[in-house]
Amino acid sequence: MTPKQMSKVDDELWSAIGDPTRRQMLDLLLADSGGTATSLGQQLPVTRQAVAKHLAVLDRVGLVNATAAGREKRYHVDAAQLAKAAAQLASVGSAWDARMQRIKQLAESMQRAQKK
Amino acid sequence: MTPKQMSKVDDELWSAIGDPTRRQMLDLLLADSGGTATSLGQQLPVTRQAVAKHLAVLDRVGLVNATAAGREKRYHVDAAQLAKAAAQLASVGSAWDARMQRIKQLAESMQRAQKK
DNA sequence: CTCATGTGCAACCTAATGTTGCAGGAGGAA
DNA sequence: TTCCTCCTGCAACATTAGGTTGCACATGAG
Repeated sequence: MTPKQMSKVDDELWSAIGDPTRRQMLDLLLADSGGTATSLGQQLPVTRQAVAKHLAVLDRVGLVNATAAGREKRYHVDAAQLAKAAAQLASVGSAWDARMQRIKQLAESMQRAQKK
Repeated sequence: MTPKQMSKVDDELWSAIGDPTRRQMLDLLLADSGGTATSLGQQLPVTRQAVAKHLAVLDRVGLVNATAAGREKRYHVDAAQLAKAAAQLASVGSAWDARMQRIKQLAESMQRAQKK
């Protein structure tokens, strides 16, 4: 079992959710879907243009979908892709936990051997 | 309940584990503790100096500890801090899951109301 | 039609990541 | 000790991501 190798898309997915501003944007879009670059920019400490760039990144990795509505462009979270991202977070976290658990057990067994 | 606000240290912890090279380094150090900047650099697609910079970042947020051993400097993972980082990953992931779950349920209840 | 508002594009700034190059310090061999 | 090797640390530089300002364009409201 070697789940060490992540594909390129997965790596891009991770870097997409690695940015704190983008995570905040996802939170906002989850709370109130259909936000635009302008509406999100008003709720964030960055300009509309910065938000637009982040939306482009999130769109490229499929975490959000754009819907043209007249002169404005509404964005919605793609639940499936976000679930995939959440799974990656959980995967990495539990991999670390498992590794630490093994190390802890190894240390204990060495201690037992020492005692004997 | 508004666990939205993360402290500054927590945010730095996130950005520390946000970098793919640093996550790889943590994996390597978990697999074989006591690695040096040079030994890690040989196992990674970056130079020793780049690794040293990453180690400085990880050291600053407390994810690793340095141990001077003669002319070389061995690094070890701080299990407590890594566990904290893993908990943050899990927290964000489950928050998303919960949010999506609520949206899904809302959609279903609206559908039921429509049908009636 | 006119005007306000949302969007898109380009230039620029700063910080992070990575590189090359070089100086210094600790261990081992003659 | 002296010399040589290897690991570390620091500085200068290139590249890219995140952010800002400024401007041109399009579309809906009046």
